[in-house]
Amino acid sequence: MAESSTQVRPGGRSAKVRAAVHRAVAELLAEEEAETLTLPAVAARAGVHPTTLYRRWGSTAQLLNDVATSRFTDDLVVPDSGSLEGDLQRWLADVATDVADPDTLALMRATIGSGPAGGCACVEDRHRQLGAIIRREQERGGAALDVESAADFLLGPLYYRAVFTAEPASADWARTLVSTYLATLRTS
Amino acid sequence: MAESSTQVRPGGRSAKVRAAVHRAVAELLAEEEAETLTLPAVAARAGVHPTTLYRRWGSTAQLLNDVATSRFTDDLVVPDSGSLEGDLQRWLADVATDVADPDTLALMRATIGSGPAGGCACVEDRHRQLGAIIRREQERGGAALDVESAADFLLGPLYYRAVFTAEPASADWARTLVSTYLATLRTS
DNA sequence: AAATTATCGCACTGATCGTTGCGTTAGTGG
DNA sequence: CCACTAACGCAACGATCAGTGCGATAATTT
Repeated sequence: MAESSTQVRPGGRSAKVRAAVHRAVAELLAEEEAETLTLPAVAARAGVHPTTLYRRWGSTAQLLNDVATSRFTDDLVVPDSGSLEGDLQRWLADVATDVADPDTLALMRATIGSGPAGGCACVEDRHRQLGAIIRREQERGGAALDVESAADFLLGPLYYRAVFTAEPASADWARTLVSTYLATLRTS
Repeated sequence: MAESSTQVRPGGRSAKVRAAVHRAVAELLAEEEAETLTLPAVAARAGVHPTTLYRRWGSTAQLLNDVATSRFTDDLVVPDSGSLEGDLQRWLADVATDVADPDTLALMRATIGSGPAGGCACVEDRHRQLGAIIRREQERGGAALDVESAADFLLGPLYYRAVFTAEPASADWARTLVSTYLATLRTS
């Protein structure tokens, strides 16, 4: 058989270290400026030797990307309320309350600055969730919405407010966003 | 008279240094990763001693903020086409072509990561411009739009696409964005 | 249970960052 | 033209970062 050259070993200790490092990143990002997020600082907070971070992640950008992907994947259950509007409203309200958390927002902003230009770990899973909701509506016999267009009009205003402005994006506002978006689709 | 304690001196040399540093930041941000943007690196590219940067700006965050504010203020002329839809379409198309530039986008992303949470130098002037367009429509006798709401539905999808996704936001797409937004207002 | 080896801790080193004191250059006002 | 001083260049210094070799620990397989 063709054996893999490097055999991964995600056993107890590695998982513990990984969890401690992720928690340390979240804590430091919540209380300090993003500038001070260096690998030695994270290591000191996590109670881990700095060498481990240099070996496993290499740079703060890759570490932030890892933290963001594991933080923003499978964090929201896609609801099934029976109707498209209900599904979208519950889901977008959950997204709104999620990004309203200062810690989550700090992680998003840091990931934007460090991540690769184009495509951010913060929104990949959101698009998947939105696609699942739309696909279910299609299976119900409803209209076939475009995922990208829906993301533009639903996630666009929400993330814009969260990232660029200082105003909070409440769950109620997210629900009205869904209503006006669906109304626009009916009239056109 | 009450004299100012520190007398500013924006003469030829300071302006030259400032311009060279700003240009160096733009160049490094366009070709390197945002991680490598340190004050010594900027100083070397600008042909200026690092001490000058430490004294005048202090940190990369403040330098980026300074570059962003001078880059995104008074960069777009607010058009006057006679109608609200024409004004918005021309203005948002200009904004779209602006953020479609990779260098501009890199500066935006770096500023988001380094800037203070809430309120970004990238959008402050955009809101002023949008407010001017809306105010002019009011003086014509037209409807009184809410600036924040208009920013949500116009700048929101545009900036969301630019920052979070890899897809380009074309000027044509920006124009259709304005049309659908105004159509939504008429039906409601 | 023993062997294998991925992973981590430790000590050490070179490189770069951030800061300070001091002399020089060059705008600004008299 | 001359005095004044803001702004810059220079050199030196700690502090911290980034990386490497080696031994110890513990997860995994036989």
